[in-house]
Amino acid sequence: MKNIRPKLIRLFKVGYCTPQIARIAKTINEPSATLHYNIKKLENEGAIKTYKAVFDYEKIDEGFCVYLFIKLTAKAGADPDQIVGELARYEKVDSADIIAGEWDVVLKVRTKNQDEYYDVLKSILTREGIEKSTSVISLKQAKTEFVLL
Amino acid sequence: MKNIRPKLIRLFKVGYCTPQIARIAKTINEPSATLHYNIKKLENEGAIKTYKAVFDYEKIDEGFCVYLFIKLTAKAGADPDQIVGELARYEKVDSADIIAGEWDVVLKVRTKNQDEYYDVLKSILTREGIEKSTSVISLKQAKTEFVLL
DNA sequence: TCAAAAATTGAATTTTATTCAGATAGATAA
DNA sequence: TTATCTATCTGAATAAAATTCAATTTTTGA
Repeated sequence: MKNIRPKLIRLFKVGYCTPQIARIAKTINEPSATLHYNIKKLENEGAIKTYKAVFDYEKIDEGFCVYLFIKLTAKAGADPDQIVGELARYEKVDSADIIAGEWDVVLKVRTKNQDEYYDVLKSILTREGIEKSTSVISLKQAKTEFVLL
Repeated sequence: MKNIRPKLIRLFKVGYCTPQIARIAKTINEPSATLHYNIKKLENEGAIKTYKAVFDYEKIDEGFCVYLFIKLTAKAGADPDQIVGELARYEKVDSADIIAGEWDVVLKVRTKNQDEYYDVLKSILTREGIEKSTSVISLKQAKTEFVLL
């Protein structure tokens, strides 16, 4: 057994998919060549970043989802963009935003369970530049990435 | 001019894409038939919900992104699942979660600008079952849907 | 240890994306 | 208005890719 599954999941999380022109052609009743032209245009403009899969995260061992709010230390020379850029690179971080208001950053973190979340949280909170945080657990997801669940 | 662009965007937000087996085959050096078998298995298990596009939201007129926190009215007979299910169906709602803590629901909303967001907010807040809300604006996005920006 | 089920694979087939050149529509400027 | 340029559209040919299938190997469970 080659256990290709985890490799597929890793690739599909960020890309390795492509438009189904023939299916779109049937759906909106336009010629494939016309759709091809318009799709390439969207890609070349940079309007489309990638094509990827959306998962039932329970089924790929990422059923535990938390919104992690972070307050950065106000310190001369510290660059919030850089810190968030680094946090965004964590494998288990689904999304990373700099936000207005009481907190500076919100991360959406997906892990298998609470234990695994605690590991991620520890590794984030022990970094330089982080003052405090609060974790808001998602109890139920009705929609993600524009896809109804 | 047929203006196919908005139709493409609408379709690509939820699906109409498919795996690039040939590219994956080259990347991880496995036979296409083997990958095909493993991918179909993931799909049949329901582990993969759909294949879709990720956008540069600025470029498709959805550059304004807000996390909208909602507190539901505590009322006998009111079903949070149903309310959230309905909110999730809004076109401009990217994600919808029921959460633990001070607030009951968080929506990620993407609109063209603040004016358009205000329209969405009004239409949500005038619904039954909503007690109060707070809007947290995303100032900068470093990652969405596991895709670095 | 052995039978059944699951997973792998090369080759054939079917389907799909891509290319391209001609046509059409839209925009621009005189 | 009309001429000219550019962008968009499209059918048909080509190239590339997904899918199927039957044979093989591996894994599972009794």
